[in-house]
Amino acid sequence: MATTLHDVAKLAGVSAKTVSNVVNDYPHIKQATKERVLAAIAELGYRPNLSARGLRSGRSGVISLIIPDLRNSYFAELADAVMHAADQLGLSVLIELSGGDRAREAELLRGARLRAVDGVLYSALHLGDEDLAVVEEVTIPMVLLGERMFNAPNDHVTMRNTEGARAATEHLIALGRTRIVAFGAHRADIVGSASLRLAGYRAALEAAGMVFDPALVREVPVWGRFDGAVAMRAMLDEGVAFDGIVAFNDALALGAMRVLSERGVAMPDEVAVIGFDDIDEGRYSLPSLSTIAPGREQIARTAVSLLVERIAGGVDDVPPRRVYADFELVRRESTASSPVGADSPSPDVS
Amino acid sequence: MATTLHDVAKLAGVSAKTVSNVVNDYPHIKQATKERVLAAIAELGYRPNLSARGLRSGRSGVISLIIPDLRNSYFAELADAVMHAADQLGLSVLIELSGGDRAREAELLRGARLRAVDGVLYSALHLGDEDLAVVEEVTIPMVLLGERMFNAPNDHVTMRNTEGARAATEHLIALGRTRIVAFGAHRADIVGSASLRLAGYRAALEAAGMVFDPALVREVPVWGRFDGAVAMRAMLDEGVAFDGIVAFNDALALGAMRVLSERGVAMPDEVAVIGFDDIDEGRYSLPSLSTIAPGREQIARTAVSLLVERIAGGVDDVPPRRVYADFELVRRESTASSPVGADSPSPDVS
DNA sequence: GTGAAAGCGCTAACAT
DNA sequence: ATGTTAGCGCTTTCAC
Repeated sequence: MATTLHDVAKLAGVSAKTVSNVVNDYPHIKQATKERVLAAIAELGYRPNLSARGLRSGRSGVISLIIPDLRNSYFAELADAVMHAADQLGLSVLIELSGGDRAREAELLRGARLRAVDGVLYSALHLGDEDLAVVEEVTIPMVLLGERMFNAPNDHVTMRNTEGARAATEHLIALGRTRIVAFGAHRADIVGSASLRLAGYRAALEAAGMVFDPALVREVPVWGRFDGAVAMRAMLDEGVAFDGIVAFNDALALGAMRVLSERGVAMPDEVAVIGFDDIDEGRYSLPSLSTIAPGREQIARTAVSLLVERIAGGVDDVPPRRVYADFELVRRESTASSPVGADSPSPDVS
Repeated sequence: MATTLHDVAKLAGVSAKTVSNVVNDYPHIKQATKERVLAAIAELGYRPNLSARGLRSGRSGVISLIIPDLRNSYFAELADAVMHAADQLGLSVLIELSGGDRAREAELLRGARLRAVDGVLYSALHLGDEDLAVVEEVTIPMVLLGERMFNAPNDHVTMRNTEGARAATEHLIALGRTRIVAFGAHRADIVGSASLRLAGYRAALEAAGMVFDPALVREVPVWGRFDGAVAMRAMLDEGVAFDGIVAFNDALALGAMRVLSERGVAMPDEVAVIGFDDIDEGRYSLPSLSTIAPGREQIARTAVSLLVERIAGGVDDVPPRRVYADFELVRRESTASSPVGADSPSPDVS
């Protein structure tokens, strides 16, 4: 049997309540008492039973992070950032994977696990504003991440998708590119990252007085490397002419670049490429990949903070907050203005 | 206030125990009773309080997975596999990140969180057999992952490192390569993946009657892309001649390949490269990366199963088990025997 | 500044 | 096949 509060209390010659006070850093304790208790704790190797604490206090010190999967670098890096942010605030993170499955995205929101955690960070791929009923059933504090369900009654942290895509497109335009592909569109979507990014792309063209050519908008239903490779192969086979690509995420860009290299298309000379997400891999691809960095750390920190505020209470009448993290245009070789050769500088390695 | 077992019991006209039985799928319940209870549960939207259950039963249904970080694809993919395996068995996973920090690796083992979970899957980078004391203090079931602490009194799941490295090296030898680099050695280590893989490399050379040249053993203290790039740059600058690379993981290989491409070294013609881990990224690099796939799913499934067995008890007198997952040599372009050009086949995309 | 009593929601053990 | 009793280890409330 593990040692309990009472064992410590007995050894220290105080009541259980006092031990509890010490463990929880309750301010008004005599120094001598505190030391005696601390000594007893050390001697017995006491560690609190979190289930008991959770039962009594209604707090578990654990938050859930619901994301599609961890094989996708974007989410893995996001999860990493969230865990660090949570750790700073003394919280543990229970990750749950929806697998990008719509039914499971809803199911996880109803699951018993959500009774065991203090709050949820939720990033959906499929659930949308038509599923608000499911979202509203969630009784614990929840903060939404990403570009879905903007009408939900929850705090929401996301990036400036449209502005980011616009900056990416303008970057290519500034390079003198005139036939720029919007790579990764989801035609059916009217919300979500894909449509926001497409809007940014169009805004950039328009501001530059360039014509919008639908043939340059490429659908790619799933944003993975493989999907990007397949879509690029199809595009080349169709013979569409282009000199720039705004890929809606880095994985798509990397998949496309793989095919371009295979076919002997020079980057950035013949085709300049820019992605979205700033995943680590883009620093080491050849050419290294220019991208829109979404402010991952800021998103993670903000989301956890908002959630903690909701958990702590006292903001119950504060309406849902929307936070837009700052993005940054990261210039690498895939959009460098001078050609890349054997003597080119190494990719940035900050 | 959330609804409790008693609310359900009252509504269904049964005792709390019966509701508990239903919730826990206890076999001997009259069909009619069960249905009444289920209806009441549905009506009230009852979901069990996991803290209370955990307190009473001593089980939380949560296991910890302690790994260095999630920015590293190997660990992200491992975590993903572990979570799926755990999910199959109805367990949730709480991930804790050691950050590759030695002190934190030890600290997490003592942390209070370990009182709240039923078991731990532990993958250390730094803790070794000299730290067995810390490991032995862990009072809950623990299964070790990876190549450290083989002398700990715990079940241990790992891959056949030496055999894998030997197979990788033999693959290059079969290609006719004679100056093969062992990339990623840790000279100080006498245990751990680095030394096991180096041993496999040497065994392959020896079996082929080739001389071991220490100049071809390259130290790379950290196994990241960046580190691989830096080490390869240094090696090329030194003018060491080589025609093959056995990289001790894929990230190192990818970093090295990036530099080789930069310098105009043709792969696999001038230098054939093979890695370790089979991370997704290797399928899309140029050239796509041959690798030793470590049997990630098998490792994850086995580790979770062993842990569950220990948690269930009844195997207390079973001595520590060692499980070696099967590896597989994955041939891709970086070790293809024919040159890669614009018409080369696409990488495998299974 | 510290203690005593109560009870969070659940299930183990036993009774029926 | 179902009910009763007790108590897991902690924190809350309130008393001192």
